[in-house]
Amino acid sequence: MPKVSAAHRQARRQQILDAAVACVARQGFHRTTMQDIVREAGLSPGAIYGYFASKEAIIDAIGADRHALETALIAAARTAGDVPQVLRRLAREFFAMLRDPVERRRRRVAVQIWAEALRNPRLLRQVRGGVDRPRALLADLIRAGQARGDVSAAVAPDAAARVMIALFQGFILQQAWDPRVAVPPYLSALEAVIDGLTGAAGRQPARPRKRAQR
Amino acid sequence: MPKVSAAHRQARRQQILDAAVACVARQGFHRTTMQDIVREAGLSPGAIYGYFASKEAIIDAIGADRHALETALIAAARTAGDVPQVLRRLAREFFAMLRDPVERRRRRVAVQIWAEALRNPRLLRQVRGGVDRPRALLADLIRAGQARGDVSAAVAPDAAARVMIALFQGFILQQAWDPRVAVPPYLSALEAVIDGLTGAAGRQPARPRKRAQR
Amino acid sequence: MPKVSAAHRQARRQQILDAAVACVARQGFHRTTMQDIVREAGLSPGAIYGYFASKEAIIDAIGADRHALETALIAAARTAGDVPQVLRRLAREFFAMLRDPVERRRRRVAVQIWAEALRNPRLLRQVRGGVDRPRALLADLIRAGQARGDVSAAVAPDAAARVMIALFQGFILQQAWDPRVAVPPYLSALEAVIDGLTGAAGRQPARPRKRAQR
Amino acid sequence: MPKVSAAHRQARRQQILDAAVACVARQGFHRTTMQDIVREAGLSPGAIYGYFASKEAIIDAIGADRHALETALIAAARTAGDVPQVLRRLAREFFAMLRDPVERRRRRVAVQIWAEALRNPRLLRQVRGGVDRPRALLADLIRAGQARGDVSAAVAPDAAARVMIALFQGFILQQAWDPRVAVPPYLSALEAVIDGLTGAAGRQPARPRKRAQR
DNA sequence: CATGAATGAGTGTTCATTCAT
DNA sequence: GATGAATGAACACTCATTCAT
Repeated sequence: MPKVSAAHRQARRQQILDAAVACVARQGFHRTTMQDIVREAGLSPGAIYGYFASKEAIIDAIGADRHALETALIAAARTAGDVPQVLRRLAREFFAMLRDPVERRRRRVAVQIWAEALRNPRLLRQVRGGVDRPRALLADLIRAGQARGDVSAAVAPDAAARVMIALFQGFILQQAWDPRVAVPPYLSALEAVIDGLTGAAGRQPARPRKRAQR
Repeated sequence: MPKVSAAHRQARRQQILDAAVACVARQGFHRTTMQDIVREAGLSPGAIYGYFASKEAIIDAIGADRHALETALIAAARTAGDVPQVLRRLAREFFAMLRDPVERRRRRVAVQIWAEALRNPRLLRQVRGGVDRPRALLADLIRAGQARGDVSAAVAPDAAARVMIALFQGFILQQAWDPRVAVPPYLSALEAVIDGLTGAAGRQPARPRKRAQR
Repeated sequence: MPKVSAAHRQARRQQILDAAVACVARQGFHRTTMQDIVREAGLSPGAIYGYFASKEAIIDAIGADRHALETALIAAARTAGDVPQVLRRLAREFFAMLRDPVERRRRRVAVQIWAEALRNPRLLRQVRGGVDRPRALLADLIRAGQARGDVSAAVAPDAAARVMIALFQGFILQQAWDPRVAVPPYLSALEAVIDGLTGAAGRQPARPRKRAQR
Repeated sequence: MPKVSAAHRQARRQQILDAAVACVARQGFHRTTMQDIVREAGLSPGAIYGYFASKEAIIDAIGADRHALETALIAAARTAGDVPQVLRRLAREFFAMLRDPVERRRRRVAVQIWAEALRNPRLLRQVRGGVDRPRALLADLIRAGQARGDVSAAVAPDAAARVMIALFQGFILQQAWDPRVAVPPYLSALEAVIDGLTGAAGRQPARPRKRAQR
């Protein structure tokens, strides 16, 4: 097999990462052996090592890919409208993603990354970036809202941003542990939180939807 | 034939668990070897296996201990007063714990447990219990508040409880990744959330404290 | 198996080294796998690694042991008598060793070390020491002989010492390649060389012994 | 169907061998990977395997080339003159070669071959040939000298020949381990040896040259 | 009961070799 | 012929666990 196109290489790389993500979602990082990934990818050990220098490198790449995905999502977020509206839209968009089973699998991997980041400096950097970037963006949004009078001046923008992010993180954990946890009621409650944080409680009450919930 | 007293056995057991927790906080579950625990505990491999059947059993025990601790905390929570007050008090008590460095170390272990629970059914059961029990308690509290008129009827009790729990979980993650993340601003924002969730926004505005924040 | 005596540890270490030497004599360093050593020693991989940190460490230890042995031999060499006599006695003693089959096996390992030393700095240091120390000793001997008039002043002591050492090294190679190469005729020729080097040719002619030779 | 000329094939073959020799001189046989040779030769793995069936075959070819070179050298040696003169000329010619850095690199490879020959029957045959052929030639020379009265009858021709060869081998080792070892003093001492061996000590003393020596 | 040397299955990784293009 | 991505059998090494002392 002679020299192969960059597209093919990229596809192979993704094939390996997909296999690794599948294994990690199933078994966690450390219970996933290279043999598992080899099997899942339908390749040979040597082939894997042609694309990644080590198992560690695969873990890093999974982290980096996830980080890139999140960065892209945030960058794509439209920020038009008043602040509570924007936050609600962001929330809905994020939670809409969770319906995708592939994305659910990825979330399980994210939880593994969260734990692994405590020991892996490269992952830690990425994970911090995954918090700090959205936090800065949300804080800026809130500050702008305060300047326009959309948001109560009593709100500390950075802390409020952390709260928003924590609400996503916590939900991901809870749903990873129990897939029956439903999005809609949580989303409704989250909208009430947004109102509370922005001081919009009086003007735009959360509309609780009736749905199965655990 | 136990030649040593039950108290001695219990002390030894705790000594092993403490050593294991120290190692796991430092290195995670899978990078922690039995040798590490042996060294940290100042015992021998054989001694460890006299108290725990396997490394897995130690992990389970760490999870169970953590679970017991949380259950005790929740059981101890006084639920007198109106609902927003109770929630605020709960929040303050939980976050007060985070100042203790020992508790911070334990949180790092908790994050490891969260990831491990995705693969370990026994841990999963415990972790779910760690969510479901407080959730039920909080939901009951909210329902009672709604019955008394303390809390807006628009709030879905279970979802609101999940939100509260998520706010703790998210903070623990963020602080585990970056110890500079400060409690007070987050706590203030959290109180605003409580107001939003309970519909108390108009009555008792969050008082943001000025502090260093990251 | 609880704590074991230092003597037992030393014996185990030697058992492993002996096994390794047997394998290396048979297959060379790189064709010898840890499994081979494990099998030969009748131990388990883990046991080996309790005594040596790596395969490299075993190689180094073999080199160090050989070096220690040679150093001991040289230190034991009595230097009484006139220089040609001393050199002849040294030669006879060294070549007498070669009759021992265990020593022959060790020589094969020495040849492996000679090659490996070109790539392994620690072995190189040892191998150089194995040349430099005897060279210095022999050169001193020759210089003393020159002072006493035993040895021709025309001889360069260091170069003559190198020549003597080369004569051993070359014989070891030739006999390693062909075990039929006999010691006695070589030893006789070597004594003629000693006479040539020391300028003693006229006084004490080599007495060639009649023996099978190849 | 050879699409390329025999000359081209021969050149390619040599290119591969040169690359292999460079790698082996640097890293030894076993630390040299086919990838190393591929890189050094600027070819592809497939190309190499078009010329050599295996890595083993390359090693054999290196040994064979070295052997052919030595055979050619010996065949070219003029044997005119009396025996001590011929031996001195041979010695000078051999040692003159060692000044060439390319040849020094080849010597390092030779040491690798010496070790490898203990395990590789094909190399062993070549290496033995590399001893036996010169030994026979030198022994014949000495015998002829004895017939003519140039050489003392007390000398055993074969053993003396082995001694001569050992003197080359030992020097090659010593210089491979320490490139600072100088040729001229060694050559002078070697000439004294020749005199001793041939019984010419009285007639033609070695003229030690003053040179740096280690 | 405690010890810790020993076990051995399993890990991540390498590298000589092949073969589709 | 030449290419180089792919193969997969080994390899060095680890570590949870055991058990003779």
